[in-house]
Amino acid sequence: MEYKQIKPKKIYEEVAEAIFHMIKTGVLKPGDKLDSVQQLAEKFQVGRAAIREALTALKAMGLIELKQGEGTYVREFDPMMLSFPLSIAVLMKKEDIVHLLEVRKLLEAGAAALAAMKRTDADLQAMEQALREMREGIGNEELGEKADLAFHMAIAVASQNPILVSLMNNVSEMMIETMRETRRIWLFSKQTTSEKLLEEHRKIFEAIQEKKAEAARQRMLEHLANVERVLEPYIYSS
Amino acid sequence: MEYKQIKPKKIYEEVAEAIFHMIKTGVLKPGDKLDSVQQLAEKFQVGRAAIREALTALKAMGLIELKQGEGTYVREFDPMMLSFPLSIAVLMKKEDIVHLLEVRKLLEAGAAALAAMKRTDADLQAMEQALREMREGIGNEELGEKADLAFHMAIAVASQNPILVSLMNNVSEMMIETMRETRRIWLFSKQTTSEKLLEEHRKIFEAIQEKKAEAARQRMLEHLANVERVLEPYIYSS
DNA sequence: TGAACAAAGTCATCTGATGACCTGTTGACT
DNA sequence: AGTCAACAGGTCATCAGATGACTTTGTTCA
Repeated sequence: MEYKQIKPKKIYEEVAEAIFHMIKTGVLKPGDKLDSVQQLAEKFQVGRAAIREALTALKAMGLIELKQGEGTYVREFDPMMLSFPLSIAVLMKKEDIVHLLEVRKLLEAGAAALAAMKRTDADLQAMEQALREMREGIGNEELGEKADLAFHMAIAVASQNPILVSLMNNVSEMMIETMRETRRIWLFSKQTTSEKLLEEHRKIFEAIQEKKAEAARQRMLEHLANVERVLEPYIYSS
Repeated sequence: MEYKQIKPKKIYEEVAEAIFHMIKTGVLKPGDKLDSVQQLAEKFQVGRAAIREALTALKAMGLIELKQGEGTYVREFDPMMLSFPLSIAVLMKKEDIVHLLEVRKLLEAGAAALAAMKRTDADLQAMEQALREMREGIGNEELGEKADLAFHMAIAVASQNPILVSLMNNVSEMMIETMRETRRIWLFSKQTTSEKLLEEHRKIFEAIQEKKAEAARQRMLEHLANVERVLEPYIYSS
């Protein structure tokens, strides 16, 4: 027998919802200062602790900002800020990496295609810079890795889509986090083939430069397939 | 001479971090019960309020669960749960919709391709069911809309990638939320062309059924391009 | 004028008290 | 034996008062 679950809402949840609703409906705009905890407690007719917990939750959601000695402010909304609770990355299991890689392929391939259509000259320069650093960083794990990431992010930026940028940021972060242990293996394997990877990057760059969307997409996919091949032994091992 | 310890971090943040770290390193596993607020306060040598705020924050991040009268538990990690703070959807501006649509195209196209490769028979049945409902729902806004969404989600599920599913869920939610006002226009426009849309869906379905990944991708892209065309006047209006 | 100081406002934190709620146990009633 | 009301213990939820820390701003004094 199924009975409808009744769950009395906690006060701080109601308060949080109320404030959230005010932000949502524009009663409170980004930058606005909220009433003091004291005042809010009086207005809502609840204790200050309840208010604080509500504010803490909203802060954890990134909606407001608490400044000691100053007050509470509604945060400016930045679509770039779009992010998963980074928390989860850590809790990811090996099986999830495979899925994460798939998603990454989708995003990066799409980003490359979009970049080919929309890239500005400044974007190209950023990519070239990353390529240069990569070339110089051959043999240097740390440097090479950074340049690699910079190149991929430059492509994301060139797509002119902030949401895509933030998504890729998150996916990258999660992968780095989840594969922290693999890092050594990965870097080592990569080093042995860094010339090849550099060449792949260069080809992607050229496609974007020449505004060949489909080519950029394909080359990115090939590149990621190669990267995956390097990681494969590890991912499917345990 | 004693100098005051500068602590840029609030106590409850430190506590939250400490507990987070314990979860991350596996000291606390999903399902585990934490010590009572009382005990934690003693162990960390801080007030109970600080503990509560830390727990509230962690709860907002979806990491733990507070059960009144029972205790605090580490939540089971579900990659499906992967989600943005849905909050942001509401704060999205018109310009962001364009970016959101782009991302949606990437995800759905990728999902369609993956689905073509990995779909099970059960997945196909779910899609067929959605198509049936769509056919029956022609002329009925509410029904048609639901079936439409069901079809797209069935494809996502068929990709066998939970992360992708959750991403698409989020993107869909955001779009629905952001375009709530447009809903009427959208539904109306759609109704006039619902036969055509149904046909597009059917073609996507066939490609997936026949395991033709690239075809599925292309048809999905075309489909979304058409949808976009319907929305275009509104999106770029204001 | 300008630098040190004082005051007010606000968040951060602690503490003790009280209420609400869940679980398990006990014991009486059927 | 089975049922269930009542109770006890543990725990979260919430309140209220007090204190500390920090920021801003106004005020005093050299």
